[in-house]
Amino acid sequence: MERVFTSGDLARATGETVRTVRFYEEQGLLQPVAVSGGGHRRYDRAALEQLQLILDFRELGLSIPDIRAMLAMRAGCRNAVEFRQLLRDRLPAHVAQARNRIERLRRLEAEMRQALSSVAEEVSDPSTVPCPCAVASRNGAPRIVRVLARTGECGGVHLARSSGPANQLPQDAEEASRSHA
Amino acid sequence: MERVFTSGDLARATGETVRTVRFYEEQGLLQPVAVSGGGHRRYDRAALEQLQLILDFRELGLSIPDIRAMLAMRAGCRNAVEFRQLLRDRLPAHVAQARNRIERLRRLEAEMRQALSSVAEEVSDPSTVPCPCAVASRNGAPRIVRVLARTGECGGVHLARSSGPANQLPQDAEEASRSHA
DNA sequence: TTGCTCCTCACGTCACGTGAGGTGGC
DNA sequence: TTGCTCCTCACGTCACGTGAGGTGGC
Repeated sequence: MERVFTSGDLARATGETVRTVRFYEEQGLLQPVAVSGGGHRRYDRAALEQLQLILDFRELGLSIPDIRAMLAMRAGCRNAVEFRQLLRDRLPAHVAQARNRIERLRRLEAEMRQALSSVAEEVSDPSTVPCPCAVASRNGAPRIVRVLARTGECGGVHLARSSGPANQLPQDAEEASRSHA
Repeated sequence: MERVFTSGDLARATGETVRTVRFYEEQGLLQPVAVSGGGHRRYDRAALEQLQLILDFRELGLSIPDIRAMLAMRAGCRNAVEFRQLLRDRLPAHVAQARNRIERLRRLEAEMRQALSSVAEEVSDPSTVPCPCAVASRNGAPRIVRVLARTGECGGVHLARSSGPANQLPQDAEEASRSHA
């Protein structure tokens, strides 16, 4: 009735590797409900749930010792009042941590989407195909476009002239200006 | 006029270590605008912007080679049309990656907040202070509460009885029931 | 019985951390 | 001139990855 899982089942269910499941067991974060004679582990649904929580905590940025401390919370208190108090002591910091990560990722996502729409409305005239630097020097270009368009061998040399060889360092200033005459 | 930064300035501005800044330079992700005789590096505002982008990409989950490939995009194309095409080829996958992380973190944040409010309305009567297991077995308890309340030495033994020693393994079933009589 | 999965070492790797010991620069 | 910051090795660490070689279980 109660479904059991192998370590491979846990790995497939979470998109991780068997090695990761084993590693978490080595680290004391996860225990099989049973181990057969040959060392084959069996897990129950509670273990799968626990593994998913561990992986969410990892995504949040918690270290293995941090997660171990979370999972050991229950062992540190003798009744539900103490347990509740520990939750109220520790969870708010992690909530804040999640908020910070979300905000940062939201900003980056917005920036990438803005970059896509900003380059979409660009260079509609095929007769003018300037150096990528020109894309960066447009005012209002998102940071990601500014940084990516100016990186590489160009090094800012062409920011005013919008030109330049892309795959090799210019030998000197003369060659740099000749290459886009 | 144009402000310059030391590696320590970059570290402080981003909340990272000087070692991390140096590591990114070793990996070819960041170049100082000048290096003094004694090896002291100087960076400009563009380098700071680039470092911030690198760190955002790291938070997104990109590896060093991934980021290197992004920063080398410009070197792979000779004009703005090619550059735009590369952006349109590569950015959407990272946008999706950001969305996935955000969604997962949002779920975890909601779960943690729900856990806090769920334990707040619990055990209002101080005469009934059951085993933490009781908190987990309440129906509607969020996953994080279920997992955390059942982990540890309890091992599900007390799920029906709601009792048990928290800091040591019960020697046998008799001791386990005695310890909470 | 045949594969496919799982096992145990054990070394490798990625992204930095952490001193040790010395020098540079406002 | 005095500190504080920055420098270069170079080894350490954390969270797994990656074979090698062998066994278990529906």
